[in-house]
Amino acid sequence: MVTLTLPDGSKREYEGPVTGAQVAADIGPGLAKAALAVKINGEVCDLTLPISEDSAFAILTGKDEEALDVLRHDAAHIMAEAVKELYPETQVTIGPSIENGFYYDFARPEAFVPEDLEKIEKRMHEIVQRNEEIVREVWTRSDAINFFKEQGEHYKAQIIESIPEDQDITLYRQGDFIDLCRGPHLPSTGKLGKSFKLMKLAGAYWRGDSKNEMLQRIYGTAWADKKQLKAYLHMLEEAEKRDHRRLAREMDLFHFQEEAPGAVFWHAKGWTMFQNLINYMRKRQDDAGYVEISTPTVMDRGLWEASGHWENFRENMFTTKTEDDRVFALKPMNCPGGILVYKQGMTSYKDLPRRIAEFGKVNRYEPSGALHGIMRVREFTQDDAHIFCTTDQLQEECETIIALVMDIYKDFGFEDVRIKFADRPEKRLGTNAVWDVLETALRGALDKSAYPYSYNPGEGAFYGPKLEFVLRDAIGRDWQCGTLQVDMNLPERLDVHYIDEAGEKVRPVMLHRALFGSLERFTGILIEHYAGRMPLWLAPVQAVVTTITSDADAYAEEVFAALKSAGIRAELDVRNEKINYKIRDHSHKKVPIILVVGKREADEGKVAMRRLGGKDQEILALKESIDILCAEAKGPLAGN
RNA sequence: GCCGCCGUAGCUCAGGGGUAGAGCGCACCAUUGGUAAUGGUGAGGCCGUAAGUUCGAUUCUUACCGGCGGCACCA
Repeated sequence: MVTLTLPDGSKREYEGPVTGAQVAADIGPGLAKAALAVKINGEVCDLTLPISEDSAFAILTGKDEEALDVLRHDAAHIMAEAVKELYPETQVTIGPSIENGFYYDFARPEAFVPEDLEKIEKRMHEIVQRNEEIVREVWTRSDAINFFKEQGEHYKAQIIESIPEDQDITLYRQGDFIDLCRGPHLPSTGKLGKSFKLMKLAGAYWRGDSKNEMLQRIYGTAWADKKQLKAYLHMLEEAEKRDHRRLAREMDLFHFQEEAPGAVFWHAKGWTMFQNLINYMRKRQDDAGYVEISTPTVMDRGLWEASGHWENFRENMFTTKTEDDRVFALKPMNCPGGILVYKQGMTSYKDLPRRIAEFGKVNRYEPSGALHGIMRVREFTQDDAHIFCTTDQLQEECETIIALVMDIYKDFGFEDVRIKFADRPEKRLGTNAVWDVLETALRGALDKSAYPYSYNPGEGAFYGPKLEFVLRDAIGRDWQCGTLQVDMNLPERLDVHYIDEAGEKVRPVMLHRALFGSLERFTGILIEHYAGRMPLWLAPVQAVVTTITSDADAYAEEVFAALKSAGIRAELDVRNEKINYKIRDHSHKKVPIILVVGKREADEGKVAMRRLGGKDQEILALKESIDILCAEAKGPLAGN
């Protein structure tokens, strides 16, 4: 007797072993059709797997994310089958399900071209039509290796060789196609249905290692029904509309050009946003007990050798040689400069912690393929700071910074922030004993902060472990923004000290932290986050004054002047165009407030205030409208 | 850096071995219109750069530069 307990607590009893498919059919034909997989004692399994013990049991359909996972994995297999049928010389490697879809990596001498995707997709539909049964088989290790080697599938053979000895080797057979796979899978190819689409071609390294050969990856998306697929494709279109590169053009924020790959040409409007962010951070840092400095961009090679950058960061550094053969480097980080400022004069233990901030522009030679709009550039500005403190103060300083960064992100509407803890990398300075101290302190502060975090082994900076604060952008990409690093190595290398109570020289600990991280990247994330519709305090142009007819020009000038003198970033538009045209124009440019004035407003000393995207307008006395704008324009610093 | 794709007017894009076209934008003229496109006229291009093939290259080939999508790398 097998007793299955369903999610609603009801029980079903069977004489002997039973499959999920049978149970679904018993419950109803609709469910039998919709069933994609089952969950037995919390584990997702094949519908065809015989269940012979009492279990917690659930049927998964297209509504369950876990079933979609199975479906997408099947889509990957079906794509591989299609590719093998069309291009038999191709070797298949790995093909997992991913968020929203799947991919499969292929090894093939010729490159796939975009037209191939259409053919493959067509063949996939045929395979779905054939409704091939998908059968799970357990093979011996040697049989499986020999089989794949005979088939010329050397990557598969290699994967099997790396599977731990104690694990079963399972293969899934569908039609003539057999693939190594852990499963689970759908019972037949027909279950995939029609709601999938191949999306793009890309290169990917075998086993994710750039030392290995490059494979050809095909990405696809797959869903339980047409509606889901359509919604996803629509979401992609919407995401594209808020791409910061596109909005930057429409809003006249910045541009790039060949003469300076990976470096931003800020236009006046973009620069206003950038400066607004700096002003905001300057205020927050001032409140938090920081001072602000500025250090040179170009500094002698000797400094970088002393700091360890020459040894550990050389490939990312721009260097320059002057007429007298002296070698300089453009700073890729602000820390050595900050340390040199700290070292001027004597620091007493009474002065610690010393919190020294710098909006430092750094240059890093990033790999060309990494560049991405304003999010990933070769020249960027960090809201950097270096905090020198005693070991006793270390953990508390870390806690304060974690609290500060989270509070700052909240001001921009980012509530969902992921924290990653990264420890010692292979290429590093200092002894293991020092790293032990640093990692313990940083982790301690993190634990105390009670924010959940994930572990990023071996990803620390070369001088110390770090926390990374990660925000997710509109298109679902994750961006590392803030970072907090603790460091005893650079103070050692550059001989930093303070004088303790006994009058002895003591080595301080150093914290490196950036909260926005890169001002450039943070600006980009905000543009996408707000889809260009910046909150008033950040908007480059806060209000446009415009006229219905030229009768109101003189009054519009008055309104404009009043706004300017109240500190509002305003523009005046008295072009001889229809009001519809002007509204549309400024709406496209994402101006938050349009103040329309006609003869009526001019006569009565009023304005018609219209908000971006709004349907109607409010008629207000000029003074009142200015009060509203001024109050709103203060932004999150309003309380100060 | 690696794989694939792309580079034509300010923007979005069409075209194609005989030195180019649209829409939007811009300028000018007319129009003074109450909340997301008024009409007309006109100016704008060394067809990314360099070599090669050719009588002739923006078009074909190659290399380089830059961009896009991934991978790898990272704030």
